[in-house]
Amino acid sequence: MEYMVDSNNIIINRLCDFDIEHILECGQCFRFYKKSDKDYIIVAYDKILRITQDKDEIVFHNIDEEDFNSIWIKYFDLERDYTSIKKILSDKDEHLHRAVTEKDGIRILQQDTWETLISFIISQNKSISHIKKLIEDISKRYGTYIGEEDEIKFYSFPTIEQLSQATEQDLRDLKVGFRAPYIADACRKVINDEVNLSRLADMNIADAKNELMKIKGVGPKVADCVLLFGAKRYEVFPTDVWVKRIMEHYYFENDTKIKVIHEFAVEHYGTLAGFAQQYLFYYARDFKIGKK
DNA sequence: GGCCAGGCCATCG
DNA sequence: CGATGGCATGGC
Repeated sequence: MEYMVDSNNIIINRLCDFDIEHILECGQCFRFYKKSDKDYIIVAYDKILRITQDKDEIVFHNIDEEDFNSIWIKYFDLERDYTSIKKILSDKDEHLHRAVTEKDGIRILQQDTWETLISFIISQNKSISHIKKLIEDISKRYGTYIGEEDEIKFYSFPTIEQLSQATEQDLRDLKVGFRAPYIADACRKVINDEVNLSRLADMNIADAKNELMKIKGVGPKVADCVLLFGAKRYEVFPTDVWVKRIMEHYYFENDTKIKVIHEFAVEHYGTLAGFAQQYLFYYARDFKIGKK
């Protein structure tokens, strides 16, 4: 990865297949704040990062080379060749071609598994803006203060040990509603090693999914999201209402079962199903494809 | 005020 | 099994 160091900033020129707006707004992550167009603050891995983009020049503000190399190259998946992925997907069919062309700057972030697990447990039956607020409140209450930016105090996402301090009632007080016992069960099973998050990346994909679904409140869709966004398992295809809508619109009739759609996608997109899903999801949501 | 939000669980036939 | 409510809360 070629980059320049300029005072406290790290600058990458001519990076293709990278659009910071697409990456952050496509629904895969929740801890980011838009300052203005292509100017964001991100909280991840106990760090605060301000990132700006002007066409193909990307600036990582106030970070050292060590963090850049050890955290942010992986986080932004900078070593993956998205041009090839996009070409393969575009050649599959015209629908995917359109989604990939429209949302050409998406990258799948490599996020922390634990944070992804709790985030997507929270995500069920919630709008993205509210998911963001709940995760923020949980971090403020149980995470660690990590610094200030624009006079806003930022807190890391709580560790397993930190979040395990919360009782079910504590969680209800944070307005997570019926998800409180789900989060509590995730804490319990992960801290007792009944569910092992560190092995998800290497397990057989069906086993990995079942491992996550041992947790109450984790079904097929949440498990797929954790595997894709938090465990680098790109062969999954999280099938939610938006993906169902766009798939019905392009490939099926209305009222097709999620199971049928899911099986088709895993077969049709293969090892790139996760990437395909994210282009389709963001495209569908942004243009309200298939929404009645 | 009703409806829906990146679903899942419990309960029923 | 497959289908159907119910679920906490907030925004529109």
